[in-house]
Amino acid sequence: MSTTSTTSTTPQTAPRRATITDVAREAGTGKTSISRYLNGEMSVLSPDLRARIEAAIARLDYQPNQMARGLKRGRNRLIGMLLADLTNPYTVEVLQGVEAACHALGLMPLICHAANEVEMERRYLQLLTTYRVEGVIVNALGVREETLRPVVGSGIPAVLVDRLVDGLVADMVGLDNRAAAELGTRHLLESGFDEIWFAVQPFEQVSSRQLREAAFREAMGAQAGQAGQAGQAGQVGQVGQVGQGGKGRARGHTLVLNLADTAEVERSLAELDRAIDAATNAGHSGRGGNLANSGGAARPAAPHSRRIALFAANAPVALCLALHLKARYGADWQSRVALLSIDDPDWAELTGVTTIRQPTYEIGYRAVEFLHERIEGVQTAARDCLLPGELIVRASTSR
Amino acid sequence: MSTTSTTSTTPQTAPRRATITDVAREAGTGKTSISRYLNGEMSVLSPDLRARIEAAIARLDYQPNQMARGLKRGRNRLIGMLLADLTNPYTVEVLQGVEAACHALGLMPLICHAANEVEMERRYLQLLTTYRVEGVIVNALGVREETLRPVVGSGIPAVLVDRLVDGLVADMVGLDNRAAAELGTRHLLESGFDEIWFAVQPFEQVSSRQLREAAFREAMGAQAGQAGQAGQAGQVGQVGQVGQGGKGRARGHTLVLNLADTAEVERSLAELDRAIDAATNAGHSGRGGNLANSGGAARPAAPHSRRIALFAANAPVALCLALHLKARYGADWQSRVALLSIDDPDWAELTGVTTIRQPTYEIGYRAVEFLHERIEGVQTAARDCLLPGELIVRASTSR
DNA sequence: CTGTTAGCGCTTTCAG
DNA sequence: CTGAAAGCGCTAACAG
Repeated sequence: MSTTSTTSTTPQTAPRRATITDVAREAGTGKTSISRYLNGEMSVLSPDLRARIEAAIARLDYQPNQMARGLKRGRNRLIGMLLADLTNPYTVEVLQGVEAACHALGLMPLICHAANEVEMERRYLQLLTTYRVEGVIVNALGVREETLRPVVGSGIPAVLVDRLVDGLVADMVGLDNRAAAELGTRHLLESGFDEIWFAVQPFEQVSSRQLREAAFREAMGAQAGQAGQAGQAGQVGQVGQVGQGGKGRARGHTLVLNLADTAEVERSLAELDRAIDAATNAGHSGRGGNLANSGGAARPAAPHSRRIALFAANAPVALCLALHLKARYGADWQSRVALLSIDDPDWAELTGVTTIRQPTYEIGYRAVEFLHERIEGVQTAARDCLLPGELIVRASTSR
Repeated sequence: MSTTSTTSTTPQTAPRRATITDVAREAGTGKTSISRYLNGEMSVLSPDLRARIEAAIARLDYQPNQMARGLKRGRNRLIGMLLADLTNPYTVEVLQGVEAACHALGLMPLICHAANEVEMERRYLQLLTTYRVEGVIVNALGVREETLRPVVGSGIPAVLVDRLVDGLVADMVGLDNRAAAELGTRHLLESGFDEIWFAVQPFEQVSSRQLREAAFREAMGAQAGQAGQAGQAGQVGQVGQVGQGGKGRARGHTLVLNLADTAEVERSLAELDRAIDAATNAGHSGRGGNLANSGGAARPAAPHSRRIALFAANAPVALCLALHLKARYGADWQSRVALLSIDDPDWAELTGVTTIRQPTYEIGYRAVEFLHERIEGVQTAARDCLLPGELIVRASTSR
C-alpha cells in the first residue's frame, strides 16, 4: 500500500459552477426565460430566444442546482429508502424494483442502510426529514411507531415494505406471508416429511415473521385428517402431533434463531442437532467423533428413521442453518435433512435447496408507486398489497 | 392482493414545517441567534436566550432544512457513491465501510446503483452533479474519462474504487490485484494442479481484471524452474508450458466469460468442459453427447489424469462456473475440478470453495477518507491505496 | 452578546 | 412572448 500524505490543506478553488444568472447574461436575457426553458415551457419562448439560451447553456456547461430548485418549489423529488440489511439478498432485489420505479417516475431514492442497527435507523429517518424528502419507503427492524414519528409526524408519506409497524397506519407491500408459509409447509408435508422445524428469527417485533410462523403452525395443525391443536409458541414450540415414520401426522416445531446473538444461536442449533440425530437414528458425538451408530457406513440415515425437514423463514436463517449442518454433518448434510427456505439466494440453486421466491422486484416497484400516489395527494385508506411467493422445488426436498 | 384505488387526488395540506423564522418569533429573537444556536456557537449566546431558543425549537419540533443550509453555505455534506452492481457481495461489503466512514466524518452518502447499465451510470453521475454533492466515490463499469467529465469537470473530487479510469488521474483504493492473483496462482501450483484456467469477464476495459489476468500469466510463467514465455491473451490464451501429469510445469489458460451475454458464456463454458473432460480422462456424455475420446467411463477422474483447477477472477464468475459445473457434473463436481475465487461470498464457505478475501470494508472506509481529504482541499498528487487480499483455503483445493 | 441586512440559485407572480 | 421583483430557509458579514 502506498499512501502519500502531503496534507497541504488549501480549500480548493473549484471552478465555480455557472448559475442561472450567468446563463441569462450569456444569452442576453433575463433569468425568467432561462427558468422557463429549464422547465420545458418551450411554447412560451420565441425560437430565437430559445436558441440563444440553448447555446449559452451548452457554452457554460450549465446544470441547474437541484437544491435551489427544491428550496423554491417546495419539492425536491427525493424519497428516502430505509433498508434494514443490505446483506440480505431480498433487500437488494427489492431495491432493484425501487430504482426502476423511481427512474420511471422521476424520483431519486436516497438509500439509507441501517445495517441492523436500530440507532442507525433512527438517525437516518431523522436525516431524511431534514433533507425534506417527499416520502419514505421503510423496511426496517426495530421500527416502532415512535421511530417513524419524525417523518410521519411531519406529514411525510411513508409506505412499509415487508413488515407492518404496530401503531402506524400506512400503505404496505410485501409477500403474502400466510400463503407462502402454508405453501412451503404443504409441500413438505406432501413430500412425506415426518418432522418439520420452522426456523425463524425472534418474531415478536416483526409482523412478517409472526405471520409466517403462525401460518406454519396452522398448516401443520390442518394436516390431512383432523385439525390439530396449535402448539404453544415459545423458544421451541411444538406443533401438530407425533407421527411414527409412516403415514401418521407429521410433527412440527418452531426454532427461534437469534442471529444477532451467537451464543443463543449455538444453543438453538444444539437443540436442533439433538432432534436431527434422534430422528435420523444416528448418534453423533460432538465435534471430534461422529456417527458411531449403524455398523456399515451405508446410508447416513437409517432405513426406518423419520424424515426431517427444516423450513427457514428467510435466507439469513437458511444460510445459518446450512453452514451449521455442513460443518456438523459434512458436505453430504442434505442426505440427512431437507432444507426449504423463504427467499431464493444464489446459493440455493448451487446447493439444491428448495425455496419460495418472493416477487422482490415487484414489491419494490409497487412500493414506489404507492408512495408516489401519496405524494401526489391520494387520500385513500391505508392499503395492503400482498404478493404471492413462488415455490421452487429443488433436490433437497424432492429426492 | 387487495389494492383499493379511490384515487382522490387532493394535494395534501402537509402541516408546514416550522422554519427558522417561526422559531425566532416563538423565541422572541432574531433568526441570527437561532442560526448560531443551530451551529453550536453556544459560547456566544446568553444562557437565557439559549434556553428560550431551546424551548421554542422543542415546542415547534423544528428541524433545520438541510437544502437551504446547503444552498447558503455552498456545501451540503452529501457525497455520491456510484455502484456498478449491488448484486455482487463485494459491493455491499465495500458499502459498509463507506457508510461507517461517512458516519464518522459527518457525510451523507447518496447511493446510486447503476445495476450494470452504462446508461444508468451516466445518468446518475449527472444527477449527482446537479445535487451538488461535494465528492463522489466511483466503482463503475464502462466508465471512461468522458463519463466522469460532468463531475470531475465541475471540480468535484472523485476517488475510484477497485478500478482505474483510463484518462483520469484520481485517488484510487482497491485490492492489490497483482499480489492477489499471484497468491492464488501460487497456491494452486503448490497444491499440485497440472492445469489451471483463469476465468475472467472481458478485461480490456477494467483495470483490475487486466491486472489479475496478467499477474496470473506471469505467475504461471515464473513457475519453479525457468521462466516461460507469456502466452497470448485472447479469448482463450495459453500460458506456461504443457506439463505431463507428474512434476512438469503446469499449464495455464485464460477463459473469458462475458456474463452479459448468455450465448457467449455458453460457448466459453463448452470450451472449458472439453478441457475438463480431457484432463480428467473421463468420457462424459452430456445432453448433447460429446467426448468420444477415452474409451472407458470408469471413475470420474482416472488415476493418472491431470488435476485441473479453476481460478475465478471474482465472485460472479465463480458463481457462474460453479452453477455450470454443478449442472454438468452433479453435486459432486468438486471432485473433478477445484475452484478458487477472488472475493469471498457466503456460499464459498457453504460449498467449500477456496477464496481470496478482499479487505472490502477497509477499501470502502479508506475511499471515504481520501475523498474527505480532497473535499477539505488536500492537493497531493493522485494516490493509490492497494490493500492485500487474504487466502482462505477450503476443501476445494486442499484435498 | 444580539439583531439587521444581504444574498445562495432558482421559481413565480405580475406587469409589460 | 419577456423581464423585474419578491421570496424559499438559512447563513454570514456587519454593525450595534
